[in-house]
Amino acid sequence: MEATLDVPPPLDLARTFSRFRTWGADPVNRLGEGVFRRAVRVGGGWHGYELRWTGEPDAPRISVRVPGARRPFVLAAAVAEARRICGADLDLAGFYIAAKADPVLGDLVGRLHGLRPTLMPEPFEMLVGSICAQQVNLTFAFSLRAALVRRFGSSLRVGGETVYVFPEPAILARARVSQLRAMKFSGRKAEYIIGLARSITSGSLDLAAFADRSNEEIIESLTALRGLGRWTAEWFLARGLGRGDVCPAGDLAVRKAFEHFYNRGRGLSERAIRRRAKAWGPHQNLAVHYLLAGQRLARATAGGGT
DNA sequence: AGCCAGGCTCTCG
DNA sequence: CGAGAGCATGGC
Repeated sequence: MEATLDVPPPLDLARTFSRFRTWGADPVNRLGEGVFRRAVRVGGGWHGYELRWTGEPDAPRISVRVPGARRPFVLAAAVAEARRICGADLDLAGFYIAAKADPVLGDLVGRLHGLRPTLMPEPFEMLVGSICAQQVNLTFAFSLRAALVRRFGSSLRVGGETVYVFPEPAILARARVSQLRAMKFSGRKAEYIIGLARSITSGSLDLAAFADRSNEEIIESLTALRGLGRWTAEWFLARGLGRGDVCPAGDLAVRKAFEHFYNRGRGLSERAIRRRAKAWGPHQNLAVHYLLAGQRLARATAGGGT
């Protein structure tokens, strides 16, 4: 079955999806030329789907195909997930208007026209990915995550490619620290991941219930768990739930981006960053994504190499 | 060779 | 409380 994905322009999918290859391959989110493949949860099972795009950012044509599906609700689930991955429901137009008041953002929205954050539809996957990324460089974080997925996740075939399903909490709840240590996880990361999986399988943590809770309530619930701090919780709000009024100001790359664009490369406190971000109100999440992408843009042109 | 990576916990003062 | 050590590995 197949459907077209209706997203308010602009949407530059090549740029939006580039994060799935910038730091290495991602066996769960498989990016090809003009095509993205992933598996969506429907009831108790998983269905692989393909998202294809053509056209310019101001008039993108996007299709979602679920090979072998025969029931409409399976296609509907894939379409709904694809919309999240594209960041379709974020208020890009509102952000672009607000950005005009800020010279830095005003410039970046021109150079990154159509960029949207990719919202991660599976909360457990998002949190484990964040634990992988704590403290280490992102290339290494991606390799850790990929190894975890290949070892504990199941796989299916979509359009001639293998797509992995991120390991379920029930699987990782039974994993051993020693197994993860052998895969180059630190003992801490291994404990955090297994502990998180167990708090989900035991029922003490209900990630699905977060949808209608406030940012502060969610931060409080997540940081009560061992291994999840404010950084992880704020990225979860931003990239997992798509909350607009969030700025992960403690993030090293975010801090460097703020220092680069707003303080001539000189140091800025986390407080100062939060203060500035707060003025962007509901557009903080998008602003942060544009600053990070802008920083990568600057590095790519200046560095020449990496 | 040594320092840094898109943190977090634990321990001290 | 706030500061500081320890974690563990890969890349430059």
